[in-house]
Amino acid sequence: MSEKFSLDMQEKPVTGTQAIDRACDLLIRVINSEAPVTLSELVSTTGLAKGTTSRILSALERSGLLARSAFGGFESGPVLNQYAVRGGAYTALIGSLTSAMERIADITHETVSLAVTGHNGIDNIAQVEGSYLLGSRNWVGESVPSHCSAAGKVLIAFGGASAPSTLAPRTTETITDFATLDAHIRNVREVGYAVIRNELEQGLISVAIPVLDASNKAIAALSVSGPAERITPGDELHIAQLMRRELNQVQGLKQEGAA
Amino acid sequence: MSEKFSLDMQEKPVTGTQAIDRACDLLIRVINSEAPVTLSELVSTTGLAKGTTSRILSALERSGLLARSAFGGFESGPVLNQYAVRGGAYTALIGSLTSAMERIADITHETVSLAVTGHNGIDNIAQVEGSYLLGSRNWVGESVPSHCSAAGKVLIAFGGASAPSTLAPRTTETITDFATLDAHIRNVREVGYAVIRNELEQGLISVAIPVLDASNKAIAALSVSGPAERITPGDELHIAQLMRRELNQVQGLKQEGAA
DNA sequence: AACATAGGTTCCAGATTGTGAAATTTCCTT
DNA sequence: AAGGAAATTTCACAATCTGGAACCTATGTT
Repeated sequence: MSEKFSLDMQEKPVTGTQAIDRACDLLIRVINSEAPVTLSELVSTTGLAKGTTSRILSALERSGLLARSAFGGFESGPVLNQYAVRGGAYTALIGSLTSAMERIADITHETVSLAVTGHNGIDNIAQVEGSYLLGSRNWVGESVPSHCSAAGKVLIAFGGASAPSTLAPRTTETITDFATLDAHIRNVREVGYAVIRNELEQGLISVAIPVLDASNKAIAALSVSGPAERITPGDELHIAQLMRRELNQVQGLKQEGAA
Repeated sequence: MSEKFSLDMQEKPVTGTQAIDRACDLLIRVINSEAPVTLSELVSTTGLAKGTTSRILSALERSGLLARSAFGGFESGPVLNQYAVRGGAYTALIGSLTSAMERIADITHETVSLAVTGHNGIDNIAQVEGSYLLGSRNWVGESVPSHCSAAGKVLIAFGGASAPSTLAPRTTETITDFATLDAHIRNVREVGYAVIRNELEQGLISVAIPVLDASNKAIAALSVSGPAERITPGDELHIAQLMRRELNQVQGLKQEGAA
């Protein structure tokens, strides 16, 4: 569950923030839940005392981070909703890349995705559908592990993410040892793009390139995904080059990354 | 039964959440700030001890709610950004009303807004521009007081908001005593729509109707705004009726309000 | 109508937990 | 290299949070 590095598994103490840690946990549980969550549900899933949970939730409600839904239960509050309406921190990035993504989708007919390093893996933050029916599922808002996604690999290779502490297999072809992954990453750094073939899901191919900031650190990853039947090994380089070409035409990217 | 906006200014005790209140305050300061905020800035604006502030911010960072920007300073973290990308809680509401708002803007040529009750006043969450040049400013993400906005008045009248504790004047025509406001609100409840003329800003006219849920409680307010030269007192009723007509054609609203 | 149940809030004594001044470390500037 | 600003960690102390139980207050049941 941790996103720490692989080797130094030393237990950090982390003391002096019990109440805040609990509050954050509750807050995140509520905002990541589809439907409003009741106090009792939170009590049973977290194992906290009823009184404690009620007190913390009331504090979060008082601050406007959470709110009580009309039908009972807690949901995200006005402060967070207002933040979301304003667009969050990724707006500028998504805005500047959308047209490039659309052109790439137009040419390849495949789904184009934009991903960044998240709290627990790689987060997909934008997506443009290709014209094929097969393969077009919207995964904006979902996370994938960094070691078995093309976006994750480029983000690792270009300093934008670190490998998970355990390399959990998703398929029989998922890389599960650090030596192999390390070699892969080294190669990605050399060629400038990453590919996964069946490593995340059987039949899913994805090619990704990094979106770099002024200091050549990856701030995001652009990727094209589709089924193995359509994206052959011979296509990979062409797709990477196409993405690179389109990305180079985006103005003001370097500045935005730095800002 | 008219709600009491009276002076029950009971000082609440609110005890047992000092650390959480401080954490919420810091979190909100960071996410409502344009640029990343440094520890020292937060120390001086909040008056908290340096060590305490550092510890709390680290906890918020650990949970993924905040993150450290590459250039130092804190900004919103992956958990919140992912939440924002997913669209927040108002997505369904905005999505179901956008086409109606566009039709209203088409007919009136004026700016159409959607607002909900926020943590500190009335929050504008969506806006469709009219065709006139004058009057089209985007105020999505901003808040206005409930007693001097048309949206605020309908939300108060239909149980979706309460009047502020103090009626701060914005112009010479702002309602500043509770008796007058109460009479106004009563009238709004009767006729079903609210109007402000110069009460928020000189020359600004706004007409609003409530968006009701299954139990006839206002969950949002739809409004048309423009300059006094174009929206005459005689237009108000027509605009309200137009909005009501368009709103009635929106499918599935009642359910969404309840959900 | 009276009762029963579930879900939520408040109370309170007690010690775990958070506090903040100062020391330490980190990192940038001169 | 040295100096300095900014951030983190340390530590003794007591203020703060905790959690069980009592107390509400709706909703459903006999």
